[in-house]
Amino acid sequence: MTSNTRFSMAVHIMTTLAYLKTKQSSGELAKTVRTNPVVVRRILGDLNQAGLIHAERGKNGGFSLARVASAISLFDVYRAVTGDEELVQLHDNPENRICPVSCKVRGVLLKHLDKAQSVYERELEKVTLADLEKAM
Amino acid sequence: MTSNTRFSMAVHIMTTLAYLKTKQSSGELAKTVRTNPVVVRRILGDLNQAGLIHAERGKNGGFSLARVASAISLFDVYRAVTGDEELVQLHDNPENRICPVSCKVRGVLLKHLDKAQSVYERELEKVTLADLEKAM
DNA sequence: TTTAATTGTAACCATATCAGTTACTTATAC
DNA sequence: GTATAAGTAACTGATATGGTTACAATTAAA
Repeated sequence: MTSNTRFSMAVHIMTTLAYLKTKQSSGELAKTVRTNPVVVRRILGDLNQAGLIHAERGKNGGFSLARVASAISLFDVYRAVTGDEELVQLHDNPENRICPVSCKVRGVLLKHLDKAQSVYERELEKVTLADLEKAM
Repeated sequence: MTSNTRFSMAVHIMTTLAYLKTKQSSGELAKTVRTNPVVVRRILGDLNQAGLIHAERGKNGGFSLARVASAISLFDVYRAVTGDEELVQLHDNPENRICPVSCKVRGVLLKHLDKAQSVYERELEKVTLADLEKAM
């Protein structure tokens, strides 16, 4: 993949906030993730929009968790940074009208993929930032 | 998306083979998927290497299922076209040695993602090409 | 034995996405 | 007022992808 590593960065960032417990700037967080502060702020922007963190602007600004670590799951973080995107995408070539498989396979496959995606998400829901923080 | 649609194309192709039951050329398959024969042959190459189909070269050549449809699962197809790649990738920035979170979060997160990936795969394993074919 | 059809590949292209970077605006504490 | 930090837009380079063209290798059939 041109793989999407924003989720794992987001988890890293959130775990750091849970572990240190004090307000952190994007520059400080960028050092632990070893990337650019702007990259961190972009991810924090998604997390903020999802209500998972609290962002303070201006001098002495920074970021902190909006809820206790035990009330934020990996699924919360996942949804915040990936939006509605599915783990596995369907191809979107137009149907071939004279082929019944072409016409129906998308819908049927989608149903099964949705089920699999759902069990994946339920699994992420079981893990909280408190679990990760305890393992540090 | 630059997203990987090879899996859904592969499922489409395999379901067509299950449905029509007769040998199909890459050109014929390409019409139902509405793409280029070379794209289809690339995917069929993976499926062939995984032993899921039988490829015949030369005049009157083509592709057919290597096993009965009820013995090929969505997981078989998934593994054939995606190799070992995980659904969600970890970022690979180097650790920050003085930060305990940076040093440990990857391993802990990986453990949970592997578990989630596993339940996803078990879900795909429950569905066979026979199930899809029956729904056409 | 020739011809036509078909797989198997290599090479290339256009497009899309992503992480990273620079630079600037806005907001806030001191 | 000044310094600090978030927010954001714009650009870049790297990488992956689907699609395309071209051609070699293989095989059935004429």
